[in-house]
Amino acid sequence: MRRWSGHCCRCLPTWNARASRSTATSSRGYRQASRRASRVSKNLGSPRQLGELLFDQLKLPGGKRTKNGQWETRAGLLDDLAANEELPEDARKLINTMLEWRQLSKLKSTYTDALPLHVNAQSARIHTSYALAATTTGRLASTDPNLQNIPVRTKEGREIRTAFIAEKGAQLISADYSQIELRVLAHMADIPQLKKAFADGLDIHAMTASETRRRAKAINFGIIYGISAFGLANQLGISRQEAGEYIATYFKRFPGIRDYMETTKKFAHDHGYVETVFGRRVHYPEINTKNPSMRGFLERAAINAPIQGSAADIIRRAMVRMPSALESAGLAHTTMLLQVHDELIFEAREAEIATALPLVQKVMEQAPEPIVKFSVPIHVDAKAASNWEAAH
DNA sequence: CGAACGGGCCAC
DNA sequence: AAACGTGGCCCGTTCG
Repeated sequence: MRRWSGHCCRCLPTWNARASRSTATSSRGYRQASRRASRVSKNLGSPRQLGELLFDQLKLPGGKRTKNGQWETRAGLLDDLAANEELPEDARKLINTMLEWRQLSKLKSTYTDALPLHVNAQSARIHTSYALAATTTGRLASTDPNLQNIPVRTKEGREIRTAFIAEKGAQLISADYSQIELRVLAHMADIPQLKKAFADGLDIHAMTASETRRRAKAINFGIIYGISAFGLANQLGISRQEAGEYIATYFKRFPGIRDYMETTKKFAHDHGYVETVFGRRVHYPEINTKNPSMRGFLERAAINAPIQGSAADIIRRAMVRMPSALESAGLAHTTMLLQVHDELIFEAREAEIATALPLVQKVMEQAPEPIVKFSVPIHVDAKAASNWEAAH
């Protein structure tokens, strides 16, 4: 039984039809037009055909194959290709056009076209379903539609967020845990330098910075995910050796993290499970497999699970307490709408916003108590605005 | 025709 | 051998 049967989440704000109306050409139309205009007859929307054009016909350098023998055409790879000044201008231009087309067609097909089809006729809102026991770590999963992956990274993507609006006379509140997984790590692994940094309100990403903020962030996340020099090198486009030096520097700066990861790994091998900070178990019965790649994969998952799982426990505790907390505070017109892993979204009548903001912040920040007293501060940022993009 | 799968990519 | 964790959805392709 994967799905929590019966109910969807509470209502989502109304979909803003104005913002969601698309004026773009249909993808089919675009492809037909580009096929006519091209000397080679290809559907470049198909990764296979794009790969064949770039690497079989045009013989561009740097081609890699996927495990099934297809040419890889990931954005990261195409980025590198287009950056190569040795390549013919028209090839680079084609690649950049394809990257742009990929980005826009992704947004159109997955969000702009699809989301309006989910608007409920009665409520005039989009309702998602949350699966409560679908992930190994204890996170929720959102489906039909997934409202936990609404774009935010790019300017064009954020346009989609602006379409999630509050009722007239109300606003949306977005309240999100600040760097919750790094704080969980600092607490669970008991890293003095990391705990002090959070206690002092320092910017961890800036602190990690051996070079740029982008690299610092990648390392911080990499640590949580069970990093390897290879993976970090891949992501940052640096040499394996350089990546290895970053990791070594990180481990030196925060002594105890490497030990913690090794201890967690050993615990997983000895017991076949790991635990969140609240004692909830995440089982890895196959972790002692002799298959090296599977073993490595399970080890990284087992290192990540207590961190990701503890953060999932914390926000669940906040969610369980939230309705009664709102009611006790007399906030009858403030409603919890959505959960996005480290963020809760509410709709609140304007008259209630000033009270709701500090209340939801408090419930979220105190969620570990009284079971666990965190040795680092848990911090929540909360903000109200008329649409999701502005509130975030 | 639908199911299953791979590739790709959106989020945290 | 793979190489950074957790998910879900879309498209193209293949298969029955």
